[in-house]
Amino acid sequence: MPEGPSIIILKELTRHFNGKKIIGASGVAKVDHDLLIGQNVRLKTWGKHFLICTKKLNLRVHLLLFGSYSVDEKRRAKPKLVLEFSNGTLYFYACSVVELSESLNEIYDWEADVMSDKFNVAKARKKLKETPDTLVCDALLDQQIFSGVGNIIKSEVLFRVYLHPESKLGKIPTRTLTKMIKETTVYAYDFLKWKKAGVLKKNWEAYAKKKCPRCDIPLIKKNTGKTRRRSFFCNNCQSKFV
DNA sequence: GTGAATGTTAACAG
DNA sequence: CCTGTTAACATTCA
Repeated sequence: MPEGPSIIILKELTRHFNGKKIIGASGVAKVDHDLLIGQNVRLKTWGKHFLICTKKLNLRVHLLLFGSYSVDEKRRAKPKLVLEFSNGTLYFYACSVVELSESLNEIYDWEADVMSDKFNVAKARKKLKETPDTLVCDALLDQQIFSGVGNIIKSEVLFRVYLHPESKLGKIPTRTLTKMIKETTVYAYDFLKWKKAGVLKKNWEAYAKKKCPRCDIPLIKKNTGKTRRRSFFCNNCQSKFV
């Protein structure tokens, strides 16, 4: 469920709680419910992070791999966090909920969020240039560089720009790197559009696919890089820079 | 029933 | 101290 675009959908679905007062807070996550009650919230996102901001306390909800949420619909499972407002209730399940002690600007580089219009291409390129030995498959999953990118976006972007996941950053031509960075935000918004329309899977070209749609030969499925996360790629049309 | 998956972090070993 | 490995968490689907 949760790559950056899915968190944008969450933010949009909870838009009507923005500025509203928390009238009830509960759940099994270790957070100070008393500090939350009575506070007005502002809901923000940074990549895969969903941020519940109040004057007294900021919460970070991360859905990890299996997390889920619901609005106004109580489920059987024990919620990690429940926030009640006068106009509805927000539930989070099986996720990580953390109280942030630092101010948001100390923790988050807003220009790294691929779902933000503040995303800074030149800054991302500069970060990539700093670690020439890093493989591009690992770099795309680095949340400090591409906040919000997950394993699906990784494989799809690399396929779109004809780049092998095991390419070394330092060996990739700068214009290819720039194209990749730009394509990351383009694909992230395609992901968002397709996810909303319920046609995300249908539009995958590489992720979880058996055959290269361009070359019509079998795609490679391999756990790549330090992250050992699976990548789907075509050995024929995706260039490997080593 | 089994295993793997859109993720991250803490604990531990060397 | 730094790096790499493993485990843990928890849900759904093929």
